[in-house]
Amino acid sequence: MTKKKNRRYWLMKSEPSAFSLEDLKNAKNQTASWDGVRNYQARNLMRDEIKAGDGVLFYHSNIPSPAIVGIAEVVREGHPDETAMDPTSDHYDPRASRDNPVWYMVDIRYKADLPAPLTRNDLREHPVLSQMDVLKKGNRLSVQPVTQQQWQAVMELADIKDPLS
DNA sequence: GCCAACGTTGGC
DNA sequence: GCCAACGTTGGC
Repeated sequence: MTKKKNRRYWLMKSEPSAFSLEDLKNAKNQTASWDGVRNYQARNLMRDEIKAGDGVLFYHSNIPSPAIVGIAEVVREGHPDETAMDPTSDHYDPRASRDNPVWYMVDIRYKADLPAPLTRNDLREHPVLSQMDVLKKGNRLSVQPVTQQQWQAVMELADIKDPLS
């Protein structure tokens, strides 16, 4: 794939007990919908900002050593999260309907594991990555923006070639 | 397990 | 519209 103009970058956070990079790798077509997000800020990003071709840093949270563990690519922009319309789903929202989906999700595809996880300490020690939103205290956004400089710094620190370029 | 930070709810 | 109470997130 040639270099895509205007590609943007994101960090997506997940508890591996709920959905891990391994789960994404094992999914059909190594692709999954980022469903169940019930936060308006994250919803707005997925509905309005995140586009196919964008890069994703996959982050594992709520474990002894939280870390960026892999790379994914957005393959489908925001579309209605149907789990909100499913009464049997944990993420059911009675307000959601076909006419008013309320919640949106994007689809991402597995691209690569990092050779080794980049822990919060690894990030903190790096002049560029120490500015990442994910390190900021109290940040609970499950989808957050990453700058191109930060993306490149992750590739360098992980010592891998950008799997999207 | 603790607890700080945050988002949401609901009474007024 | 305010704000206290509550539930959740997530690092440590």
